[in-house]
Formats: sequence, C-alpha cells, structure tokens
Amino acid sequence: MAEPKEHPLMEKIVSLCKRRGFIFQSSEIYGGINGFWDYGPLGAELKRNVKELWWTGMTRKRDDVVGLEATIIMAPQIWRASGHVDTFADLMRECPLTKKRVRADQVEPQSGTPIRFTGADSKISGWKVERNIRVLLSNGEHIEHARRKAREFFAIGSVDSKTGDWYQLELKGEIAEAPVVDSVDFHPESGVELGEARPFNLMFKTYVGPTATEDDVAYLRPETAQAIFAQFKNVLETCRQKVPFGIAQVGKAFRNEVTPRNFTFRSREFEQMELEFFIKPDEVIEAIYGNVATVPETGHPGEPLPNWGWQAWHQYWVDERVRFYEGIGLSRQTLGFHRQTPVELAHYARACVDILFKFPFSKRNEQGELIGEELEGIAARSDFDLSQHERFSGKPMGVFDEDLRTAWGKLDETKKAELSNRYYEARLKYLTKSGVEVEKAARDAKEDADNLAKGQYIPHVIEPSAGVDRLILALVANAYSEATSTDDKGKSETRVIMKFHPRVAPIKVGVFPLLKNKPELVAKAREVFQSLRGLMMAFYDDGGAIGRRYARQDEAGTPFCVTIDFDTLGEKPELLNTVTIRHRDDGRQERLPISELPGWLTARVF
RNA sequence: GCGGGUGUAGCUUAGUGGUAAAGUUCCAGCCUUCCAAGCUGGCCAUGUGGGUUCGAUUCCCACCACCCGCUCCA
Repeated sequence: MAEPKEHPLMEKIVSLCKRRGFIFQSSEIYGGINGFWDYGPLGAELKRNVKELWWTGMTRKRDDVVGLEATIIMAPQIWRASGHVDTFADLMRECPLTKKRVRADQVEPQSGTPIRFTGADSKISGWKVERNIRVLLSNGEHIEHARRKAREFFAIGSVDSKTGDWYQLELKGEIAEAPVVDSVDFHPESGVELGEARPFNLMFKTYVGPTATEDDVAYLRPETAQAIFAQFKNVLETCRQKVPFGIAQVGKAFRNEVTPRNFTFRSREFEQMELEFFIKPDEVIEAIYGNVATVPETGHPGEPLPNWGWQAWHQYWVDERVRFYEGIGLSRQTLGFHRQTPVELAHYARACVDILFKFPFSKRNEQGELIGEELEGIAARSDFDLSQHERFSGKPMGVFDEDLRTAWGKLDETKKAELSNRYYEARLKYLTKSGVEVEKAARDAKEDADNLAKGQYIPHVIEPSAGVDRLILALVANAYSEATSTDDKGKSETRVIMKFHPRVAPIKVGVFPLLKNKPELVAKAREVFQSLRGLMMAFYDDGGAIGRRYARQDEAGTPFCVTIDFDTLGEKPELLNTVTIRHRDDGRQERLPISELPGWLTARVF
C-alpha cells in the first residue's frame, strides 16, 4: 500500500498497528468501509486499559461521581432539545471555483453587480466549454476582476490550465445583470455564485420498529452526554449525591462525518468518555457562602471547596484531566492547550479549554511548532443542557437545596435583590436566546428567580469530554520509537519499541523459558506464567531465540519480560527460584524471587 | 461531497500484454545458556467489477479503500 510521503512517521504507525494487531480497517476483506476501524488483540487490551483507568479514576476513586450506561438509541426529542437536529442539519453551499463550503445561513451578505458568463473557448488549444457562471462585481471593482474569476473557473479541467494559458481563454455571453444588495448567493472570498444549498446532517438515522416510516425515525447518538442530562433526575434520586456531583459515562457515539480523516482520529463510529459535573450556580454559592472563590487560570486549585463557583470547578477539571494524561504517559510537552475565544464559544458556554495532542499529522504554527489535535474539551456549559430538557420534556430539572433556603432567609434585602436579579438576568438571557417569546421569557425567568429564593435552582455543568479512539491513537503515536543497532557483521537494523506507560500497555509481562528444548525450563516457565495470568495480561512465548522474543514484546509495548533460566532451577543454589526481569526501554535486567513477582509487577503496571 | 495522489504476500519492495520475484514476518522441525544467530521445510499477493485482447497484474472505464487539501468535530 503506497502511503503518502507527507507524514512518514504516521505511515509507520499505521503499518505497525496493522502488523502487530492494534488496529485493522473495518470490513477489510470486503474492501473496507470509510470511517470505521477495528481494534485487534493488542488494541483491544490497550483501549480496555484506558477506559478502565478513566472509569476507576473518575468514579470508584471519587466520592462525588457516579456512573451511567445509557442506550445508543434514545427518544429522538432528546436531539431536538440538545440542538443536534438543528445544528447537525446545516445547509451547506459550495463555491464552484474555490471548492470551499460555507453554511448557507452564514454567508456574509455581498452587494454589487452580478456578471453572467455562458462559457469560454481557447484560441490556443481549441478547447471549449459551455457552463453558466455568475460572478459578483463589487462596487468600484474593475470588470476585468470578474472576467479573471470567470476564466479561472472555466479553466478548471481544461488543457490550458496545465499549459498556463488559461488567462487567455475567450469568454462568451458576458452580461451585466441588475445590481443586488446584501445578497447571500455569492462566495465572499471569490465572488463566484455559490452552488445549491445541500443538507449535511451528521447524525446517523435509523428506524425504530419494523414499519420504518418517518414517524419511526430515531438517531444513533452523536454524543454520550445527552443521556446523562436526560437521566439526571433519576440518578440524583437514587445515588444519594448532592450538587456538586458528577455522572460519568463511557460509550460509543456516531457521526456521519463529511470526511473521516487521519487514520482513526476522525471516525464515524467512535467512543467517548464523558463526565457531566453538576455544580451550583454562582448566585447560589454567593447566597450560601457570602462569596465565590477565585482560583488562578492555570495550575491545580487543590481539593474542592464548598464556595467554588463555575470558574474554580472548570479550572479544577482542566487540571485533573491533564493529570490523567500525564499519568498514562503523555507528558505536558506532548500536549497542547486551546482556550476557546468568546467568538468560538457557544452562546450558552462560559468557557472551554481543549486539551490537544501533538500528532505527526498536526498542523504547525508560524514558529513551526506542532499545534496539536483535540483529545478532550472541558466546557463550562452553564445550565443550558438541563434547561433545554426541562423546556422540551416539561419535566422539572431543578434541585432543592436546604442550605440555600436557610441561607437565603438570612440575607439582607439588598443582597437578595442583587442575587435574585442576576439569576433573573441569566435565565432571561437563556430563554430569549432559545427563542422563547419575550413576554413568556420574562415570566419564566421571574418564576425561576422566585424559586431560587425558595431554595431551588437548575444546576450548572462542567463537561470534560474525551475521545477514546483519539487517545488511543495519541498513546500509540507517543509510544512509537525506533532503535537502530549494528551487529557483529556490520549489518544494521531498526527495531520498533512501543514505549507505552506500563499502566496502559496491552501486555504487562512476557514469560519465557530461556531455551525451548529443555523441558524443565519450559515447565517452570509455564508455571510462572500460570501464576501471573490471572493477575494481569501476561504472554507466554517460547518460539525462536530469546532475543527475538524480547524484540517481539518490544513491538507490542510489553514493559517487562520474565525469563526462566538454569539458575531458576538451582544451577547456582543461591539463585534457586529467581528469575530475570528485563526492562523494555533500556534492556536492563534484574533478578527477583518468583514469589515477589506478583507484587513487583502489580506495583508498576496498575 | 469536490479536487489531487496511491492500490502486487502480514510488512517492505521488484517485475511483466504470455507460469508473479525477493527480503522480512509468520508456522513446523533441528540447534541454541539472555537481546530479531544458524540450518531445513512450509503458508500467503496483483483492492472489486466491467471492457479491449487469443491471453490483462500490466492498457481503458467504473466502483471501493487509504493518504493530502477544502469542511467539521470527541
């Protein structure tokens, strides 16, 4: 398979993934299917380890996060409430000259005179074409400007475009049409009339039930998060948690991407690890604690405090997530960060920090440094999501807080008015932005503000949302390294060593008899293997020479290899029942009693 | 979706309008007292479908997949 030469490292990684059984193309024997990938034996272990570490760290080791496992297909109204039906169904229009696409509803209005052409022919090559095109000539622009664009357009696919004679194309049927004002039909960059608007719905559609009519339409979830919001009240009522607390979920999501790209980085079926961490609105914090704690915008703010508002919680989760990545071998140098600007943020979002990984295919900035691709976004989403589901389902999503009610009663009137007003303004902004008519919005916002005084509010949410498959690719790219060695005969060869952090490595330990043709070594090795395999992923190998087995494990990324030799059997009595442990990254060996193996390994691989 | 590039064993590469070649990996055996040693044997390929032709892996067309750009996002 000929790979492009742009990213030779990426080529090697893709090749290794197939060769060693990390990642295969889905349905390969049928020619594959665009945007879908399978995990082979090593990839499956790697992915399982990553998800397990996330889940354990998120839920089992925390007091304030519980888990959820929801279905992939849910009531389609969920996707109306979440906004996915609308935002995932954008109409796009394409510029026939630049091939760039713009959202039909976001074309910058242009004014000027449309010039129509009906075709062109070449005196030089005799080539001719008949196609209609309209180019907008902005006020004050010379007519040649439009002609040049038209020639460029007609030259696409012509012989003259190859010879460079395209600018001599003779245009036909030039007519200046009536001037237009604020037209959205022309590409702002090129001035060329945009193609017809076509819908780009990125949600996978399916039908529930055998009749398959339009009434039965449902969607494969494009993200796992919405189920968490939809089940928020059920979880709250059953898990004995109080805000602030979080709900975590790992699972598949589906997006009908326009262009799946970069190996598994953008797939149509992918897996997410998402946490929705519900917090009190700042007005509630201030009512109860008198102030809202502030924390620096970088660094870990320490153990959570009761008076943390959204900003502190957001910063807390950004740093918690970075710590997670560091804990599985992605150092800060390999990561990048992007704090979304107010323009990039959704209208309901307060802040969003993206954690990036610098892939070989990542773009570079002006300084030539890799920028990175998004592994995870940590968003402060206000109370938007629960509010949406409250509006769409008609079911209340607010929580009651005894502390708030008590505290509220002790506030002086000025403070009450101030907090109440701030909450009112926030609710009003949300409601009007959501298209609720002005009068009703004011009425509902007033009701929300009154409820606040009674101890009730809709929680805000901090959402760390990570892509598992992207992370796997990052770990693979990060682990990839080569070592070139030259043997006695001067023959040099390059070996691949996958330097996975032991915590994520698919195979934790390889177990070998030094020699295969000595039954007593084999028997002892099998015995050691059997004692380890229940504790962790262990791999027994007696094929080929010992060096070859080490090399094989290096390529799989196995951090430790245990070898049973004659000393294990007591050739040197003082070494009876000891084995060598060989370290992957430097080939270093040490000797350890078999009895200490489980503890020694467990301390390093979990 | 549009434009550009690429498709030969698991991998890396030869090659040809007339039986598809090699290295490596892998499997089996022998041998081997710690980093892809050696010997013997073995398995495996022209992405799919059409067309031209006596004959196509080679030439043509379509499709599929992969890579790059536009676009989008976890």
